[in-house]
Amino acid sequence: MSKISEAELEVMKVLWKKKETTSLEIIQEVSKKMNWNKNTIKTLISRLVDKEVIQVIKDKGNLYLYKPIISKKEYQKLENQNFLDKLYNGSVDDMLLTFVKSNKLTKDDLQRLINLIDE
Amino acid sequence: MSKISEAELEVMKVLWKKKETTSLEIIQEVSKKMNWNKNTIKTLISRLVDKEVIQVIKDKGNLYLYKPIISKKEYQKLENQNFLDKLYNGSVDDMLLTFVKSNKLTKDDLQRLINLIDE
DNA sequence: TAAACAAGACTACAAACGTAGTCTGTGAAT
DNA sequence: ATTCACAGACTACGTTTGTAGTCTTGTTTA
Repeated sequence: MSKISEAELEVMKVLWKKKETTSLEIIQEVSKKMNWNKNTIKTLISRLVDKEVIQVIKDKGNLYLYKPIISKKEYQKLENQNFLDKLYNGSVDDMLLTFVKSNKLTKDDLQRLINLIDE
Repeated sequence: MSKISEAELEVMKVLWKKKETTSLEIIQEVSKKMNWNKNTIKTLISRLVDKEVIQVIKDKGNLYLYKPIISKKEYQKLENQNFLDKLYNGSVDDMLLTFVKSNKLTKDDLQRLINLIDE
């Protein structure tokens, strides 16, 4: 799968939330966070279509619906692995240690997660 | 700090390991993993200098020593945060859950980490 | 039916990036 | 002293990205 750029990711976030929607709604949603021109967002949508990470469904006239081809979970999984490989040589342990050392992760967090797994 | 690109990161990894070294050694080390032209690696070094993430120390004649300005730990810390914000809205918990669900992280890993923290 | 509006298509352009070639100057070898 | 090899500087060029303007065409409305 081609890489999703940082700006394009903002569009994907909307798509993942809405499942399937119009460009208008994408523009409205993205605009809540980003101060981008409409055309900028339209360009991002087109590029995502070209990259085949979203799909276009004909609606009526020149209206289309857009829908993610890759799910958020899948994407996160891919990116988790990339991140791990890129900075920690693939070692989850090393990564977690860094989180702990920078106080982004505490014993309580870990304990809570363990309990969650037990269920 | 300016962003370190993926290719540039390969140079940084050598720098972080060697602490301070010559372009020759950087080229040799990077070449163990990447099949890049010498000039490509030299370009990456220059760009890192421009970005002020590595420092140049005059050695003799036209020889220089290169040395990281940002440490690996610092960089990892920054990237951890970016990663979290980018994909998990800043929530470590969400991220860990995804790791667990894709079997990249087990209860044992977590338990081991807790023990480690206790020491 | 003509005008206005909006969606999607197409075009644009600078900065960053991946990748590498050429020029210049200096220390080493003959 | 001349030549050689290599380090660093400078140049190059296609692609991706961020960012947005213009064109075309179908839809709505007066």
